[in-house]
Amino acid sequence: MPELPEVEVVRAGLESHVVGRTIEVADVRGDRVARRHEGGAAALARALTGRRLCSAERRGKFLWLPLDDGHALMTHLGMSGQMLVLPAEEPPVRHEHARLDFEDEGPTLRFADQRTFGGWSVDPLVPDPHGGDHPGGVPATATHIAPDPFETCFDAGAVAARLRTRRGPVKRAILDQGLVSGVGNIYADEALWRTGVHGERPGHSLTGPRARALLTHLQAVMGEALEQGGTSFDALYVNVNGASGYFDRRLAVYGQQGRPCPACGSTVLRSPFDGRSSHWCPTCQTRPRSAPRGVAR
DNA sequence: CTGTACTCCTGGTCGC
DNA sequence: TGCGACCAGGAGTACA
Repeated sequence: MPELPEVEVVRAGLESHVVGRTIEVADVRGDRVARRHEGGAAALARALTGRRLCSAERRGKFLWLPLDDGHALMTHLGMSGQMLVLPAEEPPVRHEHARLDFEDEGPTLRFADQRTFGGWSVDPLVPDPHGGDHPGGVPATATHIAPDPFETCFDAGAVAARLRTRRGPVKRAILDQGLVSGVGNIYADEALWRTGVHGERPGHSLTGPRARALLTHLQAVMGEALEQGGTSFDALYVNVNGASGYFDRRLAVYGQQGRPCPACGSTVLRSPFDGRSSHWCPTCQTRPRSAPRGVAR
């Protein structure tokens, strides 16, 4: 499941393999992949045909390729989306929903997505409301997305302060892409563990330094993951399997239920959270005094 | 404004 | 061996 580090690997791959090239043919198969695009698949293909890809930009898990007409090809990988650079003669891969062929006859770009939570659209670029690192603007559909911890405009003090006004669980707050973007279930659990904070603690129960530490750990764990993911490329193949990859063996708690906590040796637990799972150490991360949910099994 | 429930989707796994 | 139930979960949407 691609989170910020995995999406950044994809962005860098697109930057080196498709930026600067002009689309000759856009093939969009099915309206599902284009469901965020006004007019559906046919309109999306028309909006891409003949356009040049000017750069590859990212905010959190949102990825976009500005075009030469004031719009951008906006993408989200969802749970299982892959952007693959493949030779033109390569047959469609499984779950391939869209394909770009370029005027230079070089390698093609394919979008494959097993679970179809991801998608493509062409959106107008508008000024960045967060005053961030995107002088060319951001897609109109992403203006509600907060800067991620790697952006120069990321204001850790302000985000920590907002975190401390939330009455809900702190994990839900750091998964809120409108507060801080790029964080998914894996890195949320890892950062909470590193901070020694249980995800069900209310945001407002964190001290200022603790909230700041959580943001620092978020950036650190995603930065380390990015270093591990940087090698999953080769010239013609963009590997975008965020669930695997080299960082897996570094995970302290995510998916490690039943195994010893790397810090204290206690058994790592998994418990339901928001219809999903949280992974945590019962010694390093104490639950709030009055847990809003049932005890872990 | 904050918070919560629901929805979309496919493939792998598990229990019977 | 088959089959149904369940699980993985990002983010938009509706609604309180």
